[in-house]
Amino acid sequence: MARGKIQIKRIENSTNRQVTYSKRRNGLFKKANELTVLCDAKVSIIMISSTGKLHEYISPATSTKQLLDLYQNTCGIDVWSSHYEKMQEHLKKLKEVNRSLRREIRQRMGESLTGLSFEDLRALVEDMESSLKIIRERKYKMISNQIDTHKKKLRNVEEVHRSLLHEFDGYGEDPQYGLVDNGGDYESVIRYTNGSAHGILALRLQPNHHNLHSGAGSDLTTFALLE
Amino acid sequence: MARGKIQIKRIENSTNRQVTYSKRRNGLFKKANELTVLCDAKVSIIMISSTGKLHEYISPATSTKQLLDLYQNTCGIDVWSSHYEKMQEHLKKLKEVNRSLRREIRQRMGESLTGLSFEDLRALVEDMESSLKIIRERKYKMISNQIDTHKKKLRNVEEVHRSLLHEFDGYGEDPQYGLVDNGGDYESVIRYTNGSAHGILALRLQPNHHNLHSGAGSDLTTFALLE
DNA sequence: AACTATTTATAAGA
DNA sequence: TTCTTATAAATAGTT
Repeated sequence: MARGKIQIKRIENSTNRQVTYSKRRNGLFKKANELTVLCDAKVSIIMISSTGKLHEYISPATSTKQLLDLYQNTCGIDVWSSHYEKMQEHLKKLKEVNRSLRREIRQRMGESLTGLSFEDLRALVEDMESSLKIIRERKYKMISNQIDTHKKKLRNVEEVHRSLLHEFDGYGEDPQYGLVDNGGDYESVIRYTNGSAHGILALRLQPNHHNLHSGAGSDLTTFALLE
Repeated sequence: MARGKIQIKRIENSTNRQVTYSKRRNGLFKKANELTVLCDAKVSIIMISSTGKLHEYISPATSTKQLLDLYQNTCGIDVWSSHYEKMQEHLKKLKEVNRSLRREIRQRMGESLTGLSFEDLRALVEDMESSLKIIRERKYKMISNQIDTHKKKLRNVEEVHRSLLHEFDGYGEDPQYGLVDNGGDYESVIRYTNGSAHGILALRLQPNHHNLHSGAGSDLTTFALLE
């Protein structure tokens, strides 16, 4: 526009292009600012040069975000709402699913039963009965496994105890540690663990005060089985 | 910039302001386009006039969204991610809640029980037993209500039937419609409905073929009680 | 970055 | 709105 007209087409000389970019960018921003002031308008300019540099103009007392929100609302053109709306939809669906899951749980807890037909109730009861059966089975299996484990540990302790006594016997020492010392306790525990798992399961073995040298069973001093 | 210099300050005359806005907007967009072509840059201009009208320029082969994405990435300034990230977080939380709700239901259905302690199982069984009790009660209440209703309807039908027969009696007509005609059926039904609600509940009354003149009970011709 | 000849943009009027 | 045109502003090419 000065010292000769130019063609409006890409400037091939890179340096030249950069210089022109810089000059015209300033011109554009200046014009934008004049427009902003003269006409009381809001303007946002975002530009990226061929070298990837970013520059922006935003009219005073305005934020880019604010303007883009306006842009979206006014124009209806979606800028990011393809993502946004999908998310919103997803959110809505999840909430819905969530609500129905909660309702199902409440029903399984005996709440919110209004609205269920007799058939619904019947099916629910049937389902819950079979579920309960499975859970009970698992519970019983669990307790019986525990009991088995404890029985094995007990047997181990007994054995160690016996061999210990035997050792003492071999030495012919003062029998202040008698054979029947805690025998009764073990017996009663074994009877318990052989019985049904119903009723009060809280049984606590007395700590055995024998000072075991080392090794197997030494971790079993106090032992609680609580239901 | 012609026919006299102007001050860069808000144009108070509204018409004038509009005109200037329009002219300068075109100028700005033209400059932006030249910049785009000459310098191989990407430009987005969004502007809102004092009257709220929105105009935009976007360089060819570019979308506003694309440019704004770049803007966001390059500049680090977040344009919409305040919304976006909140949503994402919300989504994540909902998914988490969802997962745990599903797990709870699965456990209440006797699945996914690994990971539950004995105490958990015991509590679950106890909870389910009490829930089941409530639901059963509701079921029984529902069926007994239904039965009561049906009994009332039956009584009504019987009454109508009796009065009908009485009428016939009064006329001294041919007693081809005997008193004991369907009596047995009613009896059996009443016996059923008095009994427990267990077992096969599907009972179907035979349609009563008496042509009732009008009024009460006339809607009760066929009547099924299906479990 | 500064200069300046020239082109372009545009204010005011029609 | 659009056209006209005198003039202000922008800027291409040069230093």
